[in-house]
Amino acid sequence: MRQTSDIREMTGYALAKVCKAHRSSVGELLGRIGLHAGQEMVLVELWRQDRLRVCELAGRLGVEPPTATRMIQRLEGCGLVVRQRDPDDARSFRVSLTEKGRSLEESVTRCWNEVEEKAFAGISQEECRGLRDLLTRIRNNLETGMG
Amino acid sequence: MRQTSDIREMTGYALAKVCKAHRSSVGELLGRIGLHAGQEMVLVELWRQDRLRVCELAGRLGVEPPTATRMIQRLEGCGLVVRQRDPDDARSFRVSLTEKGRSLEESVTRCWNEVEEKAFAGISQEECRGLRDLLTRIRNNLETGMG
DNA sequence: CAAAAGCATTTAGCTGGCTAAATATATTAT
DNA sequence: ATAATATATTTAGCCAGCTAAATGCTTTTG
Repeated sequence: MRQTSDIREMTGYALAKVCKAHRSSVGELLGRIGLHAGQEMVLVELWRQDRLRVCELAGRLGVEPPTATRMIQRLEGCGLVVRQRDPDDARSFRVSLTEKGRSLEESVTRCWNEVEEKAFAGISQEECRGLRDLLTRIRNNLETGMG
Repeated sequence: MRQTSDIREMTGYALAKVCKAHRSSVGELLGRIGLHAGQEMVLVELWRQDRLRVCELAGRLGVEPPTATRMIQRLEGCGLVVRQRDPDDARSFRVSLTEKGRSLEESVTRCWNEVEEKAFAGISQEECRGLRDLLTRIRNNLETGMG
């Protein structure tokens, strides 16, 4: 059994605390280039593949459509992305990077790398790989059978 | 070097995704007992030690004081906690659990245990312990030298 | 071909997070 | 004692998340 009466002893609790620290660290660095924590994820997806629909973006980000809509509106307000009607489906919009949005890739990656360096200092490549594998398994466990 | 040009390959990225899934899973179960994700953390701290000041609570939760203030206001609105002036310091409030707040411990713990079971299915006690150790080291890395 | 069902997006309103700034009390230094 | 500084809390306003519900277009069905 994995039952515990103290939430603070659970592995999920440790996970949540680490994640908060990570997001906070990334957020601080992103703030210097005018982004809020979470916004860079939209850019990450668009750097990989441009002209995504709002719902595709929401799916890849793992957020609900209304969340994606508002993030896109704000990123559009900052001039990082543009929305264009989909010629094949009048319901959809295609979200594309602007030159300004594309140009942020390097600095955002630098922010993430900096946090990565700090977070995993003193942790071997071996341990990191094992960790990533474990995290993948956990994520699969959590995401199967819902959403 | 740990440098990568693709954020999606970073361990921190895997961490963030797992954490989102975890919070989402916990949040779904908490919703059934009338709580939002994150609110249970306030209760966790108060179950451990009651009559904490707002700033102590913020410190233990790892959030800023204004965030703690509003969470407490809402929990007070739900009748789960009460604020009482600190007799020794007129600036401070002491936050205490109500009977209703105290009574939630069992069901909140059940929610977390349920997610724990699901998240770590097929993962040994050994692996879990190693994971917790690693997460502790990462958290220490991230939290030293800031906030 | 018209009605029904489904899908993409948005709006409204709630919550947890943040920073900056205001308020009030304590403490410390002069 | 008074002034300056520090601390505790709150307010206002921003952002990322969510759900429920509205809108408008597509597709399917009868």
